[in-house]
Amino acid sequence: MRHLQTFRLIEAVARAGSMRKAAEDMNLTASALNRRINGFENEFGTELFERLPSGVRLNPAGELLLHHYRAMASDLERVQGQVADLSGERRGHISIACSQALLPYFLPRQIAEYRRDHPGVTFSVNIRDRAQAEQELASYSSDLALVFEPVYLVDFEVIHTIPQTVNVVMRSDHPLATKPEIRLRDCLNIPHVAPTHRFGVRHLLDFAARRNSRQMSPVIETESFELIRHYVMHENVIGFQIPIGLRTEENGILINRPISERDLPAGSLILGQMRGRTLPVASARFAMQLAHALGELSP
Amino acid sequence: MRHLQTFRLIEAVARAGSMRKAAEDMNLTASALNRRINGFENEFGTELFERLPSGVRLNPAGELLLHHYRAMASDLERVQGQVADLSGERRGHISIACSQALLPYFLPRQIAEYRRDHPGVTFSVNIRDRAQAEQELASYSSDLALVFEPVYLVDFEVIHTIPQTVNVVMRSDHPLATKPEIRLRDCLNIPHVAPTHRFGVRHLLDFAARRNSRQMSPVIETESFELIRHYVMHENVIGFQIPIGLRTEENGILINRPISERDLPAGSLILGQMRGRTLPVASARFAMQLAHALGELSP
DNA sequence: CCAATCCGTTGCAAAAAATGCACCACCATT
DNA sequence: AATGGTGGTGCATTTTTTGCAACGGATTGG
Repeated sequence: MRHLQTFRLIEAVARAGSMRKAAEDMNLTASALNRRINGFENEFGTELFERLPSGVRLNPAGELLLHHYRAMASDLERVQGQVADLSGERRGHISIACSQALLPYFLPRQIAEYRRDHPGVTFSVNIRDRAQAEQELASYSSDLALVFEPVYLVDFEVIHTIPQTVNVVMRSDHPLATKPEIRLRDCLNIPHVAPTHRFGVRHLLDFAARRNSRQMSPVIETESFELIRHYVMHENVIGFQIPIGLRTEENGILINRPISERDLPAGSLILGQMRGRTLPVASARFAMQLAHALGELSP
Repeated sequence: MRHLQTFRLIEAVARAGSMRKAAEDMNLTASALNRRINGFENEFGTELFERLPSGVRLNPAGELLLHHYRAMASDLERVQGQVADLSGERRGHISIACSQALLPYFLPRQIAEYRRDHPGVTFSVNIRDRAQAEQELASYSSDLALVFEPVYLVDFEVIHTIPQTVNVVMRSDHPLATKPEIRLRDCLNIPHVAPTHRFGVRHLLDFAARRNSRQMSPVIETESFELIRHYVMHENVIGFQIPIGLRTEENGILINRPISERDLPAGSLILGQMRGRTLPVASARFAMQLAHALGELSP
């Protein structure tokens, strides 16, 4: 949409922090860009940027305007989706911010199922931790967020939520494998691999340990749950993950057992969107499918 | 805002029903306008208008896009208002759709009070009946609606509501003037002047009369409550109006008495806005003042 | 039934707007 | 003092938009 070009330029300048850099990014001369910005500021009635010796930075008016632009661009996309729907073709793009646990099994299956019915729809799947996910929604970079134990819930509108008990993952020949349920103290007393503090699973573990005057002491601390899953197969240690990130059938050498809810309350896996936003048709439909699938998971 | 020009043209074409007429309205050649429309349709990916031999008409896609434009333009105004607020000056424009009863006393006083504190704010006051008011909000032509007994409530978000008993207005020497409260049958048995069916007052009266197997038989039926108020001073008949459209002090020859609630339930005077819309600062503030004033009126 | 009229659309030249280039003034760091 | 960065400006050039005139088709009025 060409009439939004000026806004795109403003956004680029805000991102780059400098007109010259932004000009390069947008394949323009600095002079042309500068005049467009000045022209728009003049038309709009206010400056949008603070001019610093080191470059420019959005002022509050600019922040306001940029937010307007993002909301508007998102709404225009929604309209385009609706129009595409009118003409029969089911097109669109769905952008999701999600926790790692959703990547191996849940999301691939859900996306495949959706695309079976709507092959014209494309997806962006972005890994975001629980703090980033909300910002992602607020800046309209993602339509949906599916995260475990999100931090702030200001602009976050919950569509669906299910409880998820933290599970221990280990090799089937691990001593703890015989128990149907595992106590927290057992985990803390033996070598364990854990995610870093950014993650909801770790947050719950830390909280529960502290309540028992203990603390986690992982032999490996990592941002990758994939690494955890694979590492416990090499060394006979335990790892942690929520059920949705694990295969339900126990056919391999990797097994999982829930941590007793007496020690560790279940966390929440939450599907949400930007508060008050009307989602594009495709995203709204996919959100409903996800909500339904989550509902099946914990009846 | 120059980047919205194309949308303004689209709107003009939709309104005029013909490119040539729209071109004249917008001070353009038909050819230039035509090419802009075609260009945009091409860029947007779909036609927006049906081409008929007699001119053009919006197709569903066009309707959708036009609605997007209106919402967006309204949001941009809101942003401009906020920006103006940032720089200290309190500017803005407030547009209200209201019932006639608000015109003589209530609204003038409220607007004057508001403008005393915010002289930079201007107003549009449009008389709309209860059916039109909601459309007015939906097309972003008005920020607020203050109407008696509105019809449809789909896109209507209620901000505040107060009950209003229908009153009889008459000269102080009218036979009924001695009673503190008036029964409906008394009204129907004597000559009366009434508003047309479009108005909430009449709707309530008709409904109540029908319930008693009676019907209204006005000697004058009019769309103007002002005429009603003035006519009853010339001929000794009764008229109808809600309290907010009447002076509370009974110093003149015109007096008013409520109709018994046994015969006629009180109607609702409702202050509302477009559902889900974020109002410009000035409008939101004025809405709060109105809500407060209405609250004082019926404690 | 034909002429007049109105419709959207198109070719082409003129007008207007946006852009690129070279350059300025300014500031911070070297 | 020199260098490298910033935003801003005058001017020629390119790109885009516009106005004029004309065309083909459909409706309307006599």
